[in-house]
Amino acid sequence: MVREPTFLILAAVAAAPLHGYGILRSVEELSNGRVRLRAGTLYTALDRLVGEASLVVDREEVVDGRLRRYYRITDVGLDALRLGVEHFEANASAARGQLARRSDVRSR
Amino acid sequence: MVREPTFLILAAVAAAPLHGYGILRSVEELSNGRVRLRAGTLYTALDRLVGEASLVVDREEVVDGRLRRYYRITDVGLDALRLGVEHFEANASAARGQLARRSDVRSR
DNA sequence: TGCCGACATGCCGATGATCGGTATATACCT
DNA sequence: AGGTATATACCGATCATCGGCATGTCGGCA
Repeated sequence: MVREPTFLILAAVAAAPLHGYGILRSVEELSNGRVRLRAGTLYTALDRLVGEASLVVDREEVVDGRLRRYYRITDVGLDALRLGVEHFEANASAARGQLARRSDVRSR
Repeated sequence: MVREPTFLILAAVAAAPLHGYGILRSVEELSNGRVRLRAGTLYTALDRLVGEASLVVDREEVVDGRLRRYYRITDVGLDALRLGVEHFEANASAARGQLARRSDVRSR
Protein backbone atom coordinates (compact mmCIF):
# COMPACT_ATOMS: atom_id res chain seq x y z
CA MET A 1 0.00 0.00 0.00
CA VAL A 2 1.10 3.52 -0.80
CA ARG A 3 2.36 5.40 2.26
CA GLU A 4 1.10 8.73 3.52
CA PRO A 5 3.69 11.14 2.02
CA THR A 6 3.50 9.52 -1.40
CA PHE A 7 -0.30 9.45 -1.24
CA LEU A 8 -0.51 13.13 -0.39
CA ILE A 9 1.97 14.03 -3.14
CA LEU A 10 -0.23 12.26 -5.69
CA ALA A 11 -3.31 13.95 -4.24
CA ALA A 12 -1.66 17.37 -4.44
CA VAL A 13 -0.84 16.97 -8.12
CA ALA A 14 -4.19 15.34 -8.95
CA ALA A 15 -6.12 18.61 -9.25
CA ALA A 16 -3.61 20.38 -11.49
CA PRO A 17 0.11 20.33 -12.37
CA LEU A 18 2.30 21.73 -9.62
CA HIS A 19 6.00 22.23 -8.96
CA GLY A 20 7.97 20.67 -6.11
CA TYR A 21 7.79 23.45 -3.61
CA GLY A 22 4.13 24.04 -4.45
CA ILE A 23 3.49 20.37 -3.67
CA LEU A 24 5.23 20.85 -0.33
CA ARG A 25 2.80 23.59 0.63
CA SER A 26 -0.21 21.82 -0.88
CA VAL A 27 0.48 18.67 1.15
CA GLU A 28 0.65 20.77 4.28
CA GLU A 29 -2.71 22.36 3.45
CA LEU A 30 -4.38 19.09 2.46
CA SER A 31 -3.34 17.54 5.76
CA ASN A 32 -4.29 20.63 7.79
CA GLY A 33 -0.68 21.25 8.75
CA ARG A 34 -0.25 17.72 10.04
CA VAL A 35 2.19 16.52 7.39
CA ARG A 36 5.29 18.55 6.57
CA LEU A 37 7.33 16.83 3.90
CA ARG A 38 11.13 16.90 4.14
CA ALA A 39 12.79 18.17 1.00
CA GLY A 40 14.57 14.83 0.73
CA THR A 41 11.31 12.88 0.90
CA LEU A 42 9.67 15.09 -1.67
CA TYR A 43 12.29 15.13 -4.40
CA THR A 44 13.25 11.48 -4.10
CA ALA A 45 9.55 10.57 -4.17
CA LEU A 46 9.08 12.77 -7.22
CA ASP A 47 11.91 10.99 -9.05
CA ARG A 48 10.51 7.63 -8.03
CA LEU A 49 6.99 8.52 -9.16
CA VAL A 50 8.28 9.73 -12.53
CA GLY A 51 10.24 6.45 -12.82
CA GLU A 52 7.02 4.54 -12.12
CA ALA A 53 5.15 6.64 -14.68
CA SER A 54 2.74 7.93 -12.02
CA LEU A 55 3.92 11.46 -12.78
CA VAL A 56 5.52 13.18 -15.75
CA VAL A 57 7.29 16.52 -15.99
CA ASP A 58 4.73 18.88 -17.46
CA ARG A 59 6.94 21.90 -18.10
CA GLU A 60 9.68 24.04 -16.60
CA GLU A 61 9.50 27.70 -15.82
CA VAL A 62 12.03 30.18 -14.56
CA VAL A 63 10.60 32.67 -12.04
CA ASP A 64 12.93 35.23 -10.47
CA GLY A 65 15.91 33.20 -11.60
CA ARG A 66 14.57 30.12 -9.86
CA LEU A 67 13.65 26.98 -11.71
CA ARG A 68 10.16 25.60 -11.29
CA ARG A 69 9.62 22.07 -12.53
CA TYR A 70 5.93 21.27 -12.88
CA TYR A 71 4.71 17.70 -12.48
CA ARG A 72 1.50 16.30 -13.96
CA ILE A 73 -0.30 13.14 -12.82
CA THR A 74 -0.76 10.31 -15.34
CA ASP A 75 -3.47 7.67 -15.65
CA VAL A 76 -1.14 5.31 -13.80
CA GLY A 77 -0.85 7.82 -10.98
CA LEU A 78 -4.61 8.41 -10.91
CA ASP A 79 -5.21 4.66 -10.63
CA ALA A 80 -2.71 4.45 -7.77
CA LEU A 81 -4.35 7.40 -6.02
CA ARG A 82 -7.90 6.06 -6.42
CA LEU A 83 -6.80 2.65 -5.21
CA GLY A 84 -5.13 4.33 -2.26
CA VAL A 85 -8.34 6.19 -1.44
CA GLU A 86 -10.26 2.91 -1.46
CA HIS A 87 -7.73 1.21 0.79
CA PHE A 88 -7.61 4.10 3.25
CA GLU A 89 -11.39 4.18 3.46
CA ALA A 90 -11.71 0.40 3.70
CA ASN A 91 -9.14 0.27 6.50
CA ALA A 92 -10.78 3.11 8.41
CA SER A 93 -14.17 1.48 8.03
CA ALA A 94 -12.88 -1.92 9.18
CA ALA A 95 -11.23 -0.35 12.22
CA ARG A 96 -14.42 1.53 13.10
CA GLY A 97 -16.27 -1.75 12.93
CA GLN A 98 -13.83 -3.35 15.32
CA LEU A 99 -14.09 -0.42 17.73
CA ALA A 100 -17.88 -0.69 17.60
CA ARG A 101 -17.71 -4.39 18.41
CA ARG A 102 -15.57 -3.51 21.38
CA SER A 103 -18.28 -1.19 22.66
CA ASP A 104 -20.82 -3.96 22.16
CA VAL A 105 -18.79 -6.31 24.31
CA ARG A 106 -18.37 -3.70 27.01
CA SER A 107 -22.05 -2.80 27.18
CA ARG A 108 -23.15 -6.41 27.57
CA MET B 1 1.59 8.01 10.75
CA VAL B 2 1.00 4.39 11.56
CA ARG B 3 1.45 2.09 8.56
CA GLU B 4 -1.09 -0.33 7.19
CA PRO B 5 0.10 -3.64 8.77
CA THR B 6 0.47 -2.06 12.22
CA PHE B 7 -2.89 -0.32 11.88
CA LEU B 8 -4.66 -3.56 10.97
CA ILE B 9 -2.97 -5.43 13.81
CA LEU B 10 -4.29 -2.84 16.27
CA ALA B 11 -7.72 -3.03 14.65
CA ALA B 12 -7.75 -6.81 14.89
CA VAL B 13 -7.03 -6.77 18.62
CA ALA B 14 -9.37 -3.83 19.30
CA ALA B 15 -12.54 -5.91 19.47
CA ALA B 16 -11.18 -8.58 21.80
CA PRO B 17 -7.87 -10.17 22.90
CA LEU B 18 -6.40 -12.42 20.23
CA HIS B 19 -3.26 -14.50 19.76
CA GLY B 20 -0.65 -14.01 17.01
CA TYR B 21 -1.94 -16.48 14.50
CA GLY B 22 -5.52 -15.35 15.12
CA ILE B 23 -4.44 -11.79 14.36
CA LEU B 24 -2.91 -13.03 11.11
CA ARG B 25 -6.26 -14.41 10.00
CA SER B 26 -8.24 -11.48 11.37
CA VAL B 27 -6.14 -8.97 9.41
CA GLU B 28 -6.76 -10.96 6.26
CA GLU B 29 -10.51 -10.89 6.92
CA LEU B 30 -10.63 -7.22 7.87
CA SER B 31 -8.85 -6.32 4.62
CA ASN B 32 -10.97 -8.69 2.52
CA GLY B 33 -7.96 -10.83 1.72
CA ARG B 34 -5.93 -7.87 0.49
CA VAL B 35 -3.35 -7.86 3.28
CA ARG B 36 -1.52 -11.03 4.23
CA LEU B 37 0.94 -10.36 7.01
CA ARG B 38 4.32 -12.10 6.96
CA ALA B 39 5.09 -13.94 10.15
CA GLY B 40 8.16 -11.74 10.54
CA THR B 41 6.11 -8.55 10.23
CA LEU B 42 3.53 -9.78 12.71
CA TYR B 43 5.73 -10.95 15.57
CA THR B 44 8.21 -8.10 15.36
CA ALA B 45 5.29 -5.65 15.26
CA LEU B 46 3.75 -7.39 18.26
CA ASP B 47 6.99 -7.04 20.25
CA ARG B 48 7.26 -3.41 19.21
CA LEU B 49 3.64 -2.65 20.15
CA VAL B 50 4.10 -4.25 23.56
CA GLY B 51 7.27 -2.19 23.98
CA GLU B 52 5.28 0.95 23.15
CA ALA B 53 2.55 -0.08 25.60
CA SER B 54 -0.04 -0.20 22.80
CA LEU B 55 -0.57 -3.88 23.57
CA VAL B 56 -0.04 -6.11 26.59
CA VAL B 57 0.06 -9.88 26.90
CA ASP B 58 -3.34 -10.87 28.20
CA ARG B 59 -2.71 -14.56 28.89
CA GLU B 60 -1.12 -17.69 27.50
CA GLU B 61 -2.83 -20.94 26.66
CA VAL B 62 -1.55 -24.28 25.45
CA VAL B 63 -3.78 -25.91 22.84
CA ASP B 64 -2.71 -29.23 21.32
CA GLY B 65 0.80 -28.71 22.61
CA ARG B 66 1.01 -25.35 20.86
CA LEU B 67 1.43 -22.10 22.75
CA ARG B 68 -1.11 -19.36 22.21
CA ARG B 69 -0.10 -15.93 23.47
CA TYR B 70 -3.09 -13.57 23.65
CA TYR B 71 -2.61 -9.83 23.25
CA ARG B 72 -4.93 -7.15 24.58
CA ILE B 73 -5.10 -3.53 23.39
CA THR B 74 -4.39 -0.76 25.92
CA ASP B 75 -5.67 2.82 26.13
CA VAL B 76 -2.46 3.89 24.43
CA GLY B 77 -3.17 1.46 21.58
CA LEU B 78 -6.78 2.61 21.33
CA ASP B 79 -5.66 6.22 21.06
CA ALA B 80 -3.19 5.30 18.32
CA LEU B 81 -5.87 3.36 16.46
CA ARG B 82 -8.48 6.11 16.69
CA LEU B 83 -5.93 8.69 15.59
CA GLY B 84 -5.02 6.42 12.68
CA VAL B 85 -8.69 6.15 11.69
CA GLU B 86 -8.99 9.94 11.67
CA HIS B 87 -5.86 10.32 9.56
CA PHE B 88 -6.89 7.65 7.08
CA GLU B 89 -10.31 9.26 6.68
CA ALA B 90 -8.92 12.79 6.45
CA ASN B 91 -6.41 11.74 3.80
CA ALA B 92 -9.03 9.89 1.78
CA SER B 93 -11.37 12.84 2.00
CA ALA B 94 -8.68 15.32 0.96
CA ALA B 95 -7.75 13.15 -2.00
CA ARG B 96 -11.38 12.85 -3.06
CA GLY B 97 -11.64 16.62 -2.96
CA GLN B 98 -8.60 16.94 -5.20
CA LEU B 99 -10.00 14.40 -7.66
CA ALA B 100 -13.29 16.29 -7.72
CA ARG B 101 -11.45 19.54 -8.45
CA ARG B 102 -9.79 17.79 -11.32
CA SER B 103 -13.17 16.87 -12.77
CA ASP B 104 -14.24 20.50 -12.40
CA VAL B 105 -11.28 21.64 -14.46
CA ARG B 106 -11.96 19.05 -17.12
CA SER B 107 -15.66 19.87 -17.44
CA ARG B 108 -15.04 23.59 -17.80
C1' DT C 1 25.30 46.39 6.07
C1' DG C 2 24.14 41.90 7.78
C1' DC C 3 20.96 38.34 8.91
C1' DC C 4 16.90 35.72 8.48
C1' DG C 5 13.06 33.52 6.28
C1' DA C 6 10.69 32.14 2.08
C1' DC C 7 11.49 30.11 -2.30
C1' DA C 8 13.41 26.09 -5.03
C1' DT C 9 16.00 22.02 -6.06
C1' DG C 10 19.32 18.37 -4.91
C1' DC C 11 22.29 14.93 -2.42
C1' DC C 12 23.36 11.72 1.26
C1' DG C 13 23.71 8.82 5.36
C1' DA C 14 20.65 6.93 9.00
C1' DT C 15 16.44 4.95 10.60
C1' DG C 16 12.99 1.57 10.97
C1' DA C 17 8.87 -0.99 9.39
C1' DT C 18 8.05 -4.38 6.34
C1' DC C 19 9.44 -8.28 3.28
C1' DG C 20 10.91 -12.86 2.31
C1' DG C 21 12.69 -16.81 3.85
C1' DT C 22 13.97 -20.31 7.15
C1' DA C 23 13.39 -23.10 11.45
C1' DT C 24 10.76 -25.84 14.72
C1' DA C 25 6.88 -28.74 16.13
C1' DT C 26 2.20 -30.81 16.24
C1' DA C 27 -2.06 -32.38 14.00
C1' DC C 28 -4.87 -33.75 10.25
C1' DC C 29 -5.84 -35.19 5.57
C1' DT C 30 -4.86 -37.69 1.25
C1' DA D 1 5.08 -39.93 2.34
C1' DG D 2 3.77 -35.35 1.47
C1' DG D 3 1.05 -31.22 2.04
C1' DT D 4 -1.68 -27.87 4.64
C1' DA D 5 -3.02 -25.55 8.88
C1' DT D 6 -1.62 -24.12 13.39
C1' DA D 7 1.78 -21.35 16.16
C1' DT D 8 5.89 -18.82 17.36
C1' DA D 9 10.59 -17.05 16.38
C1' DC D 10 14.78 -15.29 14.08
C1' DC D 11 17.34 -13.20 10.30
C1' DG D 12 19.22 -10.43 6.45
C1' DA D 13 17.51 -7.45 2.75
C1' DT D 14 14.77 -3.78 0.94
C1' DC D 15 13.20 0.81 0.58
C1' DA D 16 10.44 4.87 1.77
C1' DT D 17 11.03 8.27 4.86
C1' DC D 18 13.78 11.21 8.02
C1' DG D 19 17.05 14.66 9.08
C1' DG D 20 20.47 17.44 7.73
C1' DC D 21 23.43 19.92 4.58
C1' DA D 22 24.43 22.56 0.28
C1' DT D 23 23.41 26.05 -3.21
C1' DG D 24 21.42 30.36 -4.88
C1' DT D 25 17.94 34.31 -5.28
C1' DC D 26 14.84 37.58 -3.26
C1' DG D 27 12.56 40.57 0.12
C1' DG D 28 12.10 42.31 4.80
C1' DC D 29 13.93 43.80 9.15
C1' DA D 30 17.23 45.74 12.41
